[in-house]
Amino acid sequence: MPRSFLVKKHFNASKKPNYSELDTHTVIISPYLYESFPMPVIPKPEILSSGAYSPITVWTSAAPFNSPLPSGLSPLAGYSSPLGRVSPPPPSDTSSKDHSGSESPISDEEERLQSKLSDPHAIEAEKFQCNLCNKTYSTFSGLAKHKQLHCDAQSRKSFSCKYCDKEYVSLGALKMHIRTHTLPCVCKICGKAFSRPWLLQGHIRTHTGEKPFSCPHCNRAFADRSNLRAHLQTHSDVKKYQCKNCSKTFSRMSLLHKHEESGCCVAH
DNA sequence: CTGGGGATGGGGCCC
DNA sequence: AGGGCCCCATCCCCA
Repeated sequence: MPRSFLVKKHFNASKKPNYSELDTHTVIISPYLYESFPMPVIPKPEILSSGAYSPITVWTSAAPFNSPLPSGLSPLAGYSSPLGRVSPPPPSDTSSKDHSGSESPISDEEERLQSKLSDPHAIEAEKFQCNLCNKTYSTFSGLAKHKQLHCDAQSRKSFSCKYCDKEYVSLGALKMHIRTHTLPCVCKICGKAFSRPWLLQGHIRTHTGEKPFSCPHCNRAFADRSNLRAHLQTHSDVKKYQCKNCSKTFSRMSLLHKHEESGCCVAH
């Protein structure tokens, strides 16, 4: 399972925003970063060729993406992972699947009629209004049914990337993802492109040799905090990742995976 | 083969 | 809304 746990996979009502809204601009790290690291002239790399940065149309339809989600309609609400992080809705989510398009067997008018027939208070003036489409209903149950079957389901937007098949529950997440395709942050030294400025900053450290993260135990320095964290595990008697079968612990998840794949589970 | 370091990707959170 | 940072994860390489 990749880390893209916000990726929606099974919603069918994908909508795609106006790509012009998502246009990103190439980011060049300020030249002062290179002043202390003189480099010879670097030939223009392939990735910087005009072809590599030719405009690409990403979105396929002009859905009204500038309209925010209705208040109180958080696509992420209710999906919390064991780690306390937000997780995607389960693939088996049928709420959108059951409601693709206008195939509902019950029309709005029928809904209202049924509400009136089944509710003695329906005779009163219609006073329950949908805050999404402004339709009014005489009973709360009628409104609730309408929202469950129509408006709420229709508001559950998904944001699709045209570069790949990924879909996201928010435009912000999609914008972030788009950067992984456009790679707007380019290293002036070697021409390598990155999706985000801080990734580029980390890469530049590989050129400058800067290692701002030091191990308090052995004073070994690292350019990346994550690598320091992994290194700290090597100082720990009890490693973070433990084999369920033999209880052997490992400093890295990848090492545990290797261990499991090597046949521990078979041997024990 | 195993363990560890280096480099990088990517989503979330906070400001 | 966007940038910066955090955290997790993965791949590659080497001793």
